[in-house]
Amino acid sequence: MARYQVGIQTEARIIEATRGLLAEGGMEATTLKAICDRAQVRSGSFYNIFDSKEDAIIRVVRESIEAVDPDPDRAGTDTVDDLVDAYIRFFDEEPKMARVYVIAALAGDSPANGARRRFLRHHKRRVERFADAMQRADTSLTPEDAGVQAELLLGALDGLAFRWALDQSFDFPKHALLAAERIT
Amino acid sequence: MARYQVGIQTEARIIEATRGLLAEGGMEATTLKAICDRAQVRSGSFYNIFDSKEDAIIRVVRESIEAVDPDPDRAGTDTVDDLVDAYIRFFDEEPKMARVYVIAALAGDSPANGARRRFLRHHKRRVERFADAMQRADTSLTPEDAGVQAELLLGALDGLAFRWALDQSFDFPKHALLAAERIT
DNA sequence: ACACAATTTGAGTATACACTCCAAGTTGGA
DNA sequence: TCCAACTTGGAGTGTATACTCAAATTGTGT
Repeated sequence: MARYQVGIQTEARIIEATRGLLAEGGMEATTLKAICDRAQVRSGSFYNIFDSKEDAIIRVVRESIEAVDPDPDRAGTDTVDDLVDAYIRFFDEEPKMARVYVIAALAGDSPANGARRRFLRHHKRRVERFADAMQRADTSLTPEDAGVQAELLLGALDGLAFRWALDQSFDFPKHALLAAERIT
Repeated sequence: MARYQVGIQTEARIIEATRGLLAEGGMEATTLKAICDRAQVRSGSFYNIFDSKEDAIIRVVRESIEAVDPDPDRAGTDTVDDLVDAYIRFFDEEPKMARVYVIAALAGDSPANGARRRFLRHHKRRVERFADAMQRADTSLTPEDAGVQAELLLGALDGLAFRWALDQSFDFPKHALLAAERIT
């Protein structure tokens, strides 16, 4: 039999609660009790839908990582500016998800370790994407140089994003744009 | 009465065990049991010396943050190159401490939250230091521009350091030097 | 060698956590 | 309307954690 509407809504409430807790307090704050309290659900319901707490966290983290992707279809036509804009827009439009994205990569817990590997894999794909765009813009660039330059730019963007996660009064878009200007 | 030698040695063993665990496995791996096992000490001895686990962690983190400082005496004569070199050298010479430095800033646990505030405070001081050095090198630079530029460079360095903490095969010194070349 | 403070021991406490179980309630297709 | 599948409540389980304490042992100045 198909799933009931009420169950689907419960699942959505749990996901939303998990995202909020992760964004606001990181892994530390994201206990089962906190998730259930915020989602107005008892632990039995949680485990009726998810196999483990880690499951719910991974779902949220995966969503946040996918949300940063400017070109999920791999058209391969995006410019460096497009990619940088997408990165900046993500922090502007989805600050909660963006915080999860940063925190997930940083946390030391075992669920987040999975998230960490995921982050690294995603990072490497993104470096390739940036490098490709850089080569398209400047055909005299060697693949090696493009790779290094892409690591530089993404490193700077990640560092500034991390700075923002630490202190949200930091003007991330402004600094990110300046970094992109210098590293291209 | 003064402290006994044996007590001082025990304290040193505990600190060293804590640093190793933090560097290798982050907050997650740094349990009281793990610390005591590695330091060959029973929990009673631990609490004879430290008021709490957090105390020991804070000590280690503080040390690691101070270790990155190129000019503890605030002579104010260091160049941007000096500051960048000190940052890079720290990762080269004290990778274990460097990992603690990065992890401490990132972890979400409550002891590390203290470490996080500490990291941010330290970061702001360092931005000022970089900005001063930049103005000394280029007197036409306005204080605002120097501040922004310092945030850019430190953001890039932190981002690349974070990248290294995630994957230690990453060539941090090379990328850090390139970032410093472009952002000055 | 003595006194006594510093240190160590290790079993014990309290607490928080993720997770289980199943009886009772609800949903929605036939 | 019926009823099987789905969902829920909430007490309960097992485990890991940080931390305590009183008694035993060890180190050090005299």
